[in-house]
Amino acid sequence: MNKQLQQKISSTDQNGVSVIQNQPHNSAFNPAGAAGLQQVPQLVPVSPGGGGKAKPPSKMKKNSMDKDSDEYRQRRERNNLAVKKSRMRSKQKAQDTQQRVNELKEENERLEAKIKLLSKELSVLKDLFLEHAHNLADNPASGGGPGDICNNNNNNNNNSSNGSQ
Amino acid sequence: MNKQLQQKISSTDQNGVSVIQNQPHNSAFNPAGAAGLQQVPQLVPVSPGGGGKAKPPSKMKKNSMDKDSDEYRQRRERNNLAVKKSRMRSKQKAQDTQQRVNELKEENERLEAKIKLLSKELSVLKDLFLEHAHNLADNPASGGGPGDICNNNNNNNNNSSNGSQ
DNA sequence: TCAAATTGCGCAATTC
DNA sequence: GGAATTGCGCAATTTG
Repeated sequence: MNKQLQQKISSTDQNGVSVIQNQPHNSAFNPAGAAGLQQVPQLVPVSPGGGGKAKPPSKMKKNSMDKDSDEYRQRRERNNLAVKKSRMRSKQKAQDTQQRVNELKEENERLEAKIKLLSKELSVLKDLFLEHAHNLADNPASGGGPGDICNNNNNNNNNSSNGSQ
Repeated sequence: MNKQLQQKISSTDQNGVSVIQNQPHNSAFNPAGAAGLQQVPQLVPVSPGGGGKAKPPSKMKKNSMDKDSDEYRQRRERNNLAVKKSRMRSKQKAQDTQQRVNELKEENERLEAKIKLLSKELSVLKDLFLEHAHNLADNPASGGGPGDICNNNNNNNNNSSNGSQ
């Protein structure tokens, strides 16, 4: 009780000469490297008359489901192509995402470095102010003490805000 | 476009009757809701005698290649499992990567905000500094001799160097 | 309703 | 020899 075992002959050598001899009037499709194997479902997922329910099966798709059909073959080809395309895209996207991660990581480092710098700068300035304030408090009349605000300032010479990117 | 993957029931339940009638002595394998289709290679990919070289074909692997073989079936099952696993991992990884992107983006925003804050703070301090310098210049009495030093540094309003690499 | 796009799955070749 | 990857085709669904 075999369904319908059709013998398919396909030779695939390394040269890529994959000849699929399946149905009599196969379209001239031959997508590049075509794999050398055939896959056949072999079983019908749902039996139309199986359940107790009566289904209005006015037209089963089995019509084009005929493996020997030309239409079937064409649909398969198209789908195979679509699948390929979709998968390519998927992979591309994954790669892009990975790259995005790398870029973001780099940028993060840059930003952190900048923060560090700014923090330091700020710290220095604050210290200067504090010192100056103390000087004023201790000795309001005199200026130019060792810790004067104007003294060390050249220590932190740097660049200020800069719109990155 | 929704990208979230939804893990649903495997199709072909409730239709239910996926009968796999393939090999006589199928092992008791039944990997979770077995798919309802069979795929049969049906053809030998490479003909041993394809190349010019003579190959000692003492034992072709076809031995275990016998579809009816128990070993073959077991190998297939194992591989199917491995494939499933591998693909699951792959997807998981992709998801993780995507999430990483999101996290990094968030962190980036945070960092930028911080930079903005620091910059502003710095700006304020510098302004104060400038003001002080002007005070000293306009009113030397309050300050000591070396008030000029202050002037030295407050040039930085206009930065000349950029730190970006 | 149909066609493209996605998705799950199995097979086989290859890699490790 | 066996697990892990990878490319590919099939079929069921989803999407437009």
